[in-house]
Amino acid sequence: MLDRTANLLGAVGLAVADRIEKVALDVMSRAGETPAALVVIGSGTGPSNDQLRRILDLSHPGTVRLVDRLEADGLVERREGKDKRSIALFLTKKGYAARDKLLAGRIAAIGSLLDPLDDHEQEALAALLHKLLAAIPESDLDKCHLCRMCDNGVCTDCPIPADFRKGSAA
Amino acid sequence: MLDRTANLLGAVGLAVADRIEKVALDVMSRAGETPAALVVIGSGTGPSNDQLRRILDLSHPGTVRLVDRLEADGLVERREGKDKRSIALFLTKKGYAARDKLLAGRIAAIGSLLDPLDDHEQEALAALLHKLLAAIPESDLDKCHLCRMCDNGVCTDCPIPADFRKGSAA
DNA sequence: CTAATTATGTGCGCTACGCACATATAGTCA
DNA sequence: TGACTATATGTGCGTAGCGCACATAATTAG
Repeated sequence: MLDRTANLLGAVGLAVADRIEKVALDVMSRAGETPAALVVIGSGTGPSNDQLRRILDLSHPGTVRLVDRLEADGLVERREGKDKRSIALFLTKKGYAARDKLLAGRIAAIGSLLDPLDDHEQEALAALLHKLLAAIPESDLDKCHLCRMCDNGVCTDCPIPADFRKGSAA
Repeated sequence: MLDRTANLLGAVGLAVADRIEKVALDVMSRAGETPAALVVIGSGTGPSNDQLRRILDLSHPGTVRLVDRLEADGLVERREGKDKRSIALFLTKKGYAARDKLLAGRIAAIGSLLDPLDDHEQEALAALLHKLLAAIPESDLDKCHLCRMCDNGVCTDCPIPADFRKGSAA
């Protein structure tokens, strides 16, 4: 019954996504890819608009407006990039605080779903999920997209290359 | 490392939600709760606007406009409800076809994520997910919300009471 | 030194949604 | 019965998030 497993995973995925969205609305009153942008920018070292766009899989104008929103909220600063045409995105203090709250809330919300499982079951689940995740991404960009909401401080063996996280993403 | 498990589940949940959204855009060019509405209406026997609203967890006006969209797309019909004030929502033939395509595409998309796991691992995952899911919902409405995108033809032991699916939801 | 490429930003429209309000029907209580 | 509340749907209007077409500045290629 492989389809049954897929259906169960679909239900859990929906529950997880619902909870993440609620936390984001609570913490920063934003939806869509805006919360993920906060996480991505905070985990890099001054990514450009275009790098952010590719990770989030948004259109270019959509990303510009997204950064506008984060800037208006006082969470992100646009600084000069290496080129005079490009920009470098950095979180403000407020931005880092919001990011911390967002990631902590996300872990707490998802963690509450795991309560019915005992420690042994949670480890078994983690092993299965890790195997599943490791097989998904085909490119470095896919990896960044997949883990755009991940908490680096918690994810000890995430299949994302470290250099990518440092803003060297294409 | 419970937090690590939560983070992995968060990444998988995001991947699942992304894939479901893409399938919905492919099949019916709609996003948000509109695809879920198609599934819910098709699994009930003429639910009202208000019943739909509660299952989807939308505002009342949002649900009215959502049904407007489905009607404009030729997927849903508004018929007379028991009361002269209420309506009963039914799928058209085109609506049922779209629903079938949507659910099949959803199962296929999620199923492809499960490919790296062998049969034994998939069964182990299903058992864990089922235990996790069974503990989530607190009310019948929660159950309906949780499984608003579920494929009844595939979910043999979903924790949703059958009478709820028949439109008797409060 | 022009031409193509790269990177950002704008004008405009659309989808999905919520709030406040309007309207019609059903039930309740004097 | 009549008024008053609750229920159910629909509208006017605004907002968030996003994409397409276009505009502009800087860099690179020839």
